[in-house]
Amino acid sequence: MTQTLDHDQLNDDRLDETFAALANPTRRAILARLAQGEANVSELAAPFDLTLPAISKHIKVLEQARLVRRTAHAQYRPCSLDAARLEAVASWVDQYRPVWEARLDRLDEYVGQLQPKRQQKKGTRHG
Amino acid sequence: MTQTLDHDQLNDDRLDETFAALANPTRRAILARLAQGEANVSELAAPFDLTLPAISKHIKVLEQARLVRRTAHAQYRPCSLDAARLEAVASWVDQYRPVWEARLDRLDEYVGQLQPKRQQKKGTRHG
DNA sequence: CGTGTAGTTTCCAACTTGGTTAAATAACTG
DNA sequence: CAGTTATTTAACCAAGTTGGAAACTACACG
Repeated sequence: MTQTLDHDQLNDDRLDETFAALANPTRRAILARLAQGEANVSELAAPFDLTLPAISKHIKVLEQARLVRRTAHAQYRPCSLDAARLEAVASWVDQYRPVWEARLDRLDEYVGQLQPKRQQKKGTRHG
Repeated sequence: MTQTLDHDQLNDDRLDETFAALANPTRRAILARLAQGEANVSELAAPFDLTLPAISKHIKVLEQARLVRRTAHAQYRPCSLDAARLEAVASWVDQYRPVWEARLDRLDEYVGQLQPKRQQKKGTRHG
């Protein structure tokens, strides 16, 4: 019966930290920037109307949530994306895929009823 | 150049709220429960060592984040999952899929080097 | 050595969160 | 109507977050 949501398997005790880190537009923007490649703190700070300490703290949050990794070259602390945690988020949300696919199927059916000629995209079920 | 991360297109001004709502294990457990079907507040509260008002507030947070929908039958307020926001989360994180697939590809290559006989699972790329 | 550059830490105010208990509301039941 | 059940609101509290300013650390360059 729990076929659709095998919770134990995908349980991840760091999701609190991860989601909390993602619950901030500045931090998500930093991640988006880092998806294009490494950047140091001042570079990351540039687009924002925030002080450097503020950005530094945001990066610290991302680092503790393991969403970014850092190295050190001279006085620079280049940051890079650590994809593993994002993958964990994807896994978590993927548990719910059947739920929204069901929703889309119902929409499909509805559309199918409106225009009975249209072929209903059935059989794309999850498992 | 922004081919991998088309941010504007997937920009979603409710992600703050959504991620914040997800950044709590009680609330994620409530969602997991609701994935099995509708439940009212007391039913949702049962598994937890929390007072009813505490659960009520959690549900309110989920509702405001539009992760759950509610109706009203008599004095019951049955809740159900609203998949749309979860889909938004999936879309957001999917932007980053190329990043972690790149990571997995490097791992693939590495494994491929260790055991050259092993067939590399290539070509399962996203787009 | 002193100066500039890159970044962090500390301290503080304002606000939010997550929980409690107690009281209020709302709907059914006899 | 009075009582019971389901849930919310109110009042409160401790702890956490987000930001700024100021002070500090760390490195390089001359």
